[in-house]
Amino acid sequence: MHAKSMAGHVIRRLHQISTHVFAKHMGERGYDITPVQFAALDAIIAYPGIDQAGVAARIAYDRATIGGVIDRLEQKGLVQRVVAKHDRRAREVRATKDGEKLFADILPHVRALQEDVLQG
Amino acid sequence: MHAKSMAGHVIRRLHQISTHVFAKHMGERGYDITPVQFAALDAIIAYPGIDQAGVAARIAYDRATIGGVIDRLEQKGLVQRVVAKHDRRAREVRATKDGEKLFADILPHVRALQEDVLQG
DNA sequence: TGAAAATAATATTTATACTTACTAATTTAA
DNA sequence: TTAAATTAGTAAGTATAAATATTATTTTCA
Repeated sequence: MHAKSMAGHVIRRLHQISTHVFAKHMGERGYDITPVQFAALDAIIAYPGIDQAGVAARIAYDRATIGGVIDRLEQKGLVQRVVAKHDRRAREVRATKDGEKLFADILPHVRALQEDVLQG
Repeated sequence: MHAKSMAGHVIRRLHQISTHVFAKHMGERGYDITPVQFAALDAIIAYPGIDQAGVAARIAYDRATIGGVIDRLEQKGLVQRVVAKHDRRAREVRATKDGEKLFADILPHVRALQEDVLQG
């Protein structure tokens, strides 16, 4: 049995195809957002004021990775970070108007994409 | 519908769990190899003298990523690279004795792992 | 044959992804 | 109540993963 036929390999290929289809779809429509950034934005919009650890737990990432993802969302002006009053270690994250607009714009595309991904 | 329930997210989680199970299993047994390095080593052993582009095509990666993977396999002394006589652009890659031994040692573990991964 | 196209590998840049270590702040418990 | 444990975020290091550009070489074709 070669690696090709192994579960891990098949799963990796699926993941590869899935992210590629997402990137292609978004790129063609002029949206600059990755699957992980979309997932994080989704969690932030669903729970305004959630902290980074909360986002990480919600979409199953470690804190370090989410820190970078939110850095990039902030650089694009899609979210804002504010030190939490009740706990100065934490940063409350909220979507900006631009972030909410982008999310609303791409949500239908992402939904339509489900079929494409499952096709692959 | 939230990102959580989307195909891409589920696939990403699967991939995450699969690589985690692999890393944990290998780490516990004292083997220093990642899933991708294993897949590359498998292709190299199956096709001794294959070039990097061949490895990339065989396990569905781009050449740039495979270059790094083979760098690390070479650093660990598991494979060797030689400039191909028939085409000086290409590097023929072969497993060393250590590479063959490691592959033979871990193959049964990887096979056993299939069940664990599918469990997750 | 000799210029153009194609190919193999590398380098650079961007984005995940995880581990370990660190700092700052908060909670817990003796 | 204060020392110990925990928690939030960041930093550094390693490993994918892909896009783009560059270099060296080979192939093709006019």
